[in-house]
Amino acid sequence: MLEIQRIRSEKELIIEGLKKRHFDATSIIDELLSTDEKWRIYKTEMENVASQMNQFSKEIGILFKEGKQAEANVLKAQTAELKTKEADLKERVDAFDEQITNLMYQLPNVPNELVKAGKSEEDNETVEEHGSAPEFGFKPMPHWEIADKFRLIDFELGVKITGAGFPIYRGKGAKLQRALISFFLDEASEAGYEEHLPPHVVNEASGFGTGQLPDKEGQMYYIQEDDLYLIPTAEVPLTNMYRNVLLPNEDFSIKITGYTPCFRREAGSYGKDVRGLNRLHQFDKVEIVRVEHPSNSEKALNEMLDHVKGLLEKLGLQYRILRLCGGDTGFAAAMTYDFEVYSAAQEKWLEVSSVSRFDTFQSTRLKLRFKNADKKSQLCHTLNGSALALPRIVAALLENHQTEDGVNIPEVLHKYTGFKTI
RNA sequence: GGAGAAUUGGCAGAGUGGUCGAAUGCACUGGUCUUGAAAACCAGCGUACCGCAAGGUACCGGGGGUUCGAAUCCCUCAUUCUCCGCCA
Repeated sequence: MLEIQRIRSEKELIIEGLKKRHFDATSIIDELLSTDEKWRIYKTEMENVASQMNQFSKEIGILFKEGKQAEANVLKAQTAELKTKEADLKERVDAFDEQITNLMYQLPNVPNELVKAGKSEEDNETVEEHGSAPEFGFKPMPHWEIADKFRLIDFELGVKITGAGFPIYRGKGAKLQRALISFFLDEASEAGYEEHLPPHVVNEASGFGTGQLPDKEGQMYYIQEDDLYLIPTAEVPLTNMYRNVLLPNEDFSIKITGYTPCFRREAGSYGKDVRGLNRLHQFDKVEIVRVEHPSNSEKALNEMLDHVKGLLEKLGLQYRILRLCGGDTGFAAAMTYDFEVYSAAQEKWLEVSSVSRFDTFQSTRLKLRFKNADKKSQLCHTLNGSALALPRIVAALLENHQTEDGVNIPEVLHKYTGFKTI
């Protein structure tokens, strides 16, 4: 959510910025500002009435104490009138309030100055590319065939017990999964991120805090009986730990990590894009999250990018980094870098990480602030990134490191897997 | 799941219908004193919104209600604790 103060003072800049998303904010902002103006007028009026009522109440109390019943009753009668007036004003103020909130929820974050205008993924810029595609002396298999051949992942069995998009990993497939999680968590710990194991379901307030609600409601699994949501990413519980938090000073840099399964309904997805591990309803991911002083968030973002690069290099995967264009940048993000690994057998790029800075967009909703040098509370910046999401990493590892009779496991994983080849 | 008790400022803890945004203590900040420190003393010390300001409004777990007036009474939800039941 953007800050209303910012919309009041930087209207034009915001409208200009949002154009990079091909989002025309003019009418929303105009309506917002005029509603905000009315809200303030009525609110001031309401508070004046409330103030007078409070005054009368005090006087009535004093009169009663002095035994002046008659005079007190006169004042009581007068208050009744004010009360109706106040109730009426409150109703209007509340209505404006709700209208403002609804409008605010419609405004996405303003893209960072580095972000180029663009409509879709075709306009994303490739900023870096590392490694090269492996050479095979044979026709490489797609990962679902490898998984089948070596009994690593059973997609059909998952369908039987749950449904499509819920594969069962087994044998070396399951162990590889566990190895990757441990490897990613250890790497994150080494980089200074404190490990957490958060709940995998969250309440509604948390969904709003990080911005999944209200705009992505249909993407989350919802448990009606308890009014809880299955998390689509560890970002939700991890970042919401800092909901309604006021950090005592400006000397902070919070780095946290956690592994969770992620649940996504992915309604409407079908076809070859969802083949194998390419898109699942449940998958594993290690997330890194940071809460930073505004002046440090650029540095933090770069550190996160370096961290993810390191992981991919240690796994020996060819990858590229894209800076998403305005139109492809998520609703809440100011800037997002996607990491994609090359899938040798599918001959396409697979997204394995998304690293974003949100500036104050999440902290506004979260009410996540710190005391600055002037003892004023100021909004923190939040960032997060996948480090990493497993399924497509597994797909790329199987495909890119396959040999004629098996798969080579990258050396960094040996101590976790206990085997070097599949 | 059943029964009971509780929820007040950073912490502890008063307050059961009126001038209470809330006593007191601790913690914290500034000052006096001191060679320095401690102690003592003085002062300050929650958050948010509106306003140039003066000031105003709201907040005593959340929401709703009664009343001229609610931290205080009522309803409801949540959480915590105790006991019982169930259980990995």
